[in-house]
Amino acid sequence: MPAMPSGTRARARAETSRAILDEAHRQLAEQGAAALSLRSVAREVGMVSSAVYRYVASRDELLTLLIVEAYDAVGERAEAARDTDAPPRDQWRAVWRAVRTWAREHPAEYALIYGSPVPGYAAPAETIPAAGRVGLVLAAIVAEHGDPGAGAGWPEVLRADVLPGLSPALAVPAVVAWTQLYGTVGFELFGQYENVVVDRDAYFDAVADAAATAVGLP
Amino acid sequence: MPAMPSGTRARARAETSRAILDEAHRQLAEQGAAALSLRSVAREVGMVSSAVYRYVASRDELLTLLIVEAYDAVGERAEAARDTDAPPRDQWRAVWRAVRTWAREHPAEYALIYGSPVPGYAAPAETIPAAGRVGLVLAAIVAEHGDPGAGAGWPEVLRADVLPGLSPALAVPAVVAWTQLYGTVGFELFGQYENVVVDRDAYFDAVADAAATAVGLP
DNA sequence: CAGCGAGCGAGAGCACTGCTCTCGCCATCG
DNA sequence: CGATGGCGAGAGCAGTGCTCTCGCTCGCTG
Repeated sequence: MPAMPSGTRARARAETSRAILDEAHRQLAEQGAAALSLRSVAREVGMVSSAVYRYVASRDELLTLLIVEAYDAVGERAEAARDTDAPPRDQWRAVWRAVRTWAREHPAEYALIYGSPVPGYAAPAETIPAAGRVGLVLAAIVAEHGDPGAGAGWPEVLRADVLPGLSPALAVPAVVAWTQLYGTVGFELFGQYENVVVDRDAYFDAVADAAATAVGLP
Repeated sequence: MPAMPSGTRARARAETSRAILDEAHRQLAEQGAAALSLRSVAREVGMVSSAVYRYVASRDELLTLLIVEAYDAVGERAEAARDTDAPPRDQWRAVWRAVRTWAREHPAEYALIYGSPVPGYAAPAETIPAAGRVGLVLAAIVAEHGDPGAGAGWPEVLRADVLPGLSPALAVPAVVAWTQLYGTVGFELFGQYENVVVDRDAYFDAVADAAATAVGLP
């Protein structure tokens, strides 16, 4: 094989890491977080279980990595869905729909990040930035096009610096809308709307629209 | 011991069942659903693990029993919190607060019923009636005091017979409010509001109030 | 260029899990 | 009174997370 001054080792390591993550991803998608087993990941990747521990400190750390990837995936989708040239309400609806679509495509990942904390909970610090991406997209739309008058009547209960560029009046309804997005998607995904909501698409769009009104989108 | 024509056996069985359920409850509350182990329940109750299977078919069935109990517990709280003589908005707020309070007191139970489905999901049929109780309390308040005019603008996307006595126009915003209640409680409980919402009490009350307005409560 | 250390994979092992099956005891019903 | 069926105990299987030790070998350093 051609000379490889250094890097050989590092590259092999990166490849193995990737293979482990990919296989973990596959198992998560297929059987859910509870069924994800480090041993079976190892088996599938073609090594013995103890070797995996060279790459991942514990099963929990593996889950943390998957959580970050999931947050990034849905955040990326949300960012991509926003067409800044479109009318504000269309932007808003597109982002909402993107999150819902992603969630329906990746129910296990969605459950992992927005369902109950898996083992003993306590989301590690490294997940925080990734977790905020969708919220920031929504906040940006509100900041640019929201009518601050719509924020009247809400108390000021937020940390001042969370949503930069957003008028304090609109920050609270924005957080409410953000909550509503995930609450609605979660209820649909986890079966709470079974035998209740028939036309889920129309229902979802209606909720999105009401939220848009609440944050003062024209 | 005094004669016990029959019943002895049945009573012993009921007591053992109760002991198992109580211990399972305890473990759920202390360490969460993931850490609940049939073997350790057995150990604590003072029998061998295989004997527990005389009472409970599987770990999943145990979890199902706990789910039903949790639904009933929160439903009961919600029902008790409603004072039908109070002004509608006070009734509404009291029910919302009752759910939130229960959730904060029993985070593991809340996660069990409203978080991601634990193993391979699929909530068993026997949980359905218990699951509806809180929703029915909210629906009753809306049915009695909601202004149907507030329901204008929502599409009709629900099953017709889900919320008996509720005008179709108000049914959709009622479902939205129900979703919002659990979304808000869940976000608070699972740490999504960390570093975002400072005054959680005021925030929650404000959301409840906005929801009351949305369903046309005076 | 030779050699040493660090990274790595394999294997064995511990403590634990869910679940099954078999065995004996004993209360209950006929 | 005697048969039956419910029940608890024990052993056992397959699987899990995680640890520790052992050699190999790659690749940096003297």
